[in-house]
Amino acid sequence: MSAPVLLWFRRDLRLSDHPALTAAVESGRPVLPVYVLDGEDPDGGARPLGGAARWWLHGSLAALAADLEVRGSRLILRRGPVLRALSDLATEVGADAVFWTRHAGADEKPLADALAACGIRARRFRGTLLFEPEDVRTRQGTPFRVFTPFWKHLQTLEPPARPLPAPDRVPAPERWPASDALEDWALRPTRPDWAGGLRATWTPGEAAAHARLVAFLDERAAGYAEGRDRLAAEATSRLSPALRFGEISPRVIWHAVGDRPRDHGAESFLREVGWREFCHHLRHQAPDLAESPLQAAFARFPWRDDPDGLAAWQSGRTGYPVVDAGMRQLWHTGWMHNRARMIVGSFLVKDLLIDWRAGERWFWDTLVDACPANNPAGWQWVGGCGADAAPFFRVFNPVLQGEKFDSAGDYVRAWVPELARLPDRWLHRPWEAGSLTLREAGVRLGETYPQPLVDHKAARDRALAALRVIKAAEA
DNA sequence: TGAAATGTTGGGGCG
DNA sequence: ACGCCCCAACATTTC
Repeated sequence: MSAPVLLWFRRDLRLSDHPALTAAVESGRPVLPVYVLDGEDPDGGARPLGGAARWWLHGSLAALAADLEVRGSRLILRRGPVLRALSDLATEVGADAVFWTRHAGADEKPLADALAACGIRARRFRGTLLFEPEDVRTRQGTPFRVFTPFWKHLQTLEPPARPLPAPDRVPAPERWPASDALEDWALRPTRPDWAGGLRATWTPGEAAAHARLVAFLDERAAGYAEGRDRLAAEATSRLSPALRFGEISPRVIWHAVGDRPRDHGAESFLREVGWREFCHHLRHQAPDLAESPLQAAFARFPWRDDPDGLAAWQSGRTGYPVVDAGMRQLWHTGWMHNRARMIVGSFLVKDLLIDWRAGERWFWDTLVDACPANNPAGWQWVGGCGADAAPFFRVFNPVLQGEKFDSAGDYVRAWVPELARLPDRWLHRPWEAGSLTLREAGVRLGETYPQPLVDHKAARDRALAALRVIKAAEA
């Protein structure tokens, strides 16, 4: 029997539209699928997964293993470091090649070279993006720094190829090597088990991801352009964690949209997939996106050190209802509506004047879709220091944002139940309600619900003053 | 993928 | 009938 090949799964936890897997199967050799648990995954930038992402990973790996078993294969689980895990496994089974899907971000060449030094050939395949970063350049040959021209340019390129089907069978080796037990990795919380809200909200895995895409396109895509900003509307696709873990490929989404009649809602949805693409291309250019502001002047921004303010924000007790609703949705479900992400981000960075990196780290730990490209790029956008960023002086007013995007109050009432009985008129500004109104709603400010942590107008002025500090230093 | 401050316009109330 | 003021509605500028 010919030497087997290793198929190293990373953030591509699927069988359909998986070029590396398809190539491994078509090589005619036995295939050993392996996942390596490793904080040093070059893909993760030496950054251990956050708690919510670990929970998701458990479900996704379990689903992938089951899908492989249906095809006569298995998923081998090993602990890192990656180089040692892969070279050990290759030695055990006599493999001389490892196939994987490349990912924008860290340089994978050192790993490929180190494997080659052990006599193992690395073959890398596309699969995480619609377009590879080196194929998307301005006329000057530089990467795009502004989204709209980037997105327009993508439309002029050769469209992504049709997705590949999942292989019917994945050829197994004669003998299977040892594997860790998924349970032993303890990816899911036990004491305390905080994952109840996640279980109630999500089903990880490729099949569920495809089902969510179909449901979205059939039921909600047409209303997406109008509904996507409404906080309580459930108008979005909720595909972000599936894209994060590669349970679904962006090519599948691209063609699923393209195969339908032209539809304004679906087009604007595809644009969001374009933002993902943009963020990954940015991280390809700037691997330390989570640490270094793309606009260098912001390295000197006078952020405040405010542990109490940060804790109030994290726990959803800022006294601004729409901010607290978003933060509690995040804590409870591992996900937050995109509009709410902008609102809470603006509040942390501009109202509290806390470094965007503190927010990025909190999201990294609590979001099931926490992605090393999207998360820091989004925070740099919010912080005004990124590419194509919201200018720092664009300060969201949390009251107006609440009244505009949660006008009926359903979002706040769902996540901040202690305010549920307030009339719409006061729901987003309870501190302006009269004492009788508050009493009738069972609200005691400062007791059942916090007083606002800051006065928004004063906080806004403070943020603009801080911005002038770095602008003055720039000049 | 803002908001606030400031400027402009035009209708209506009123002396 | 006229000028004046108020202010809502909208536009522009600024942060």
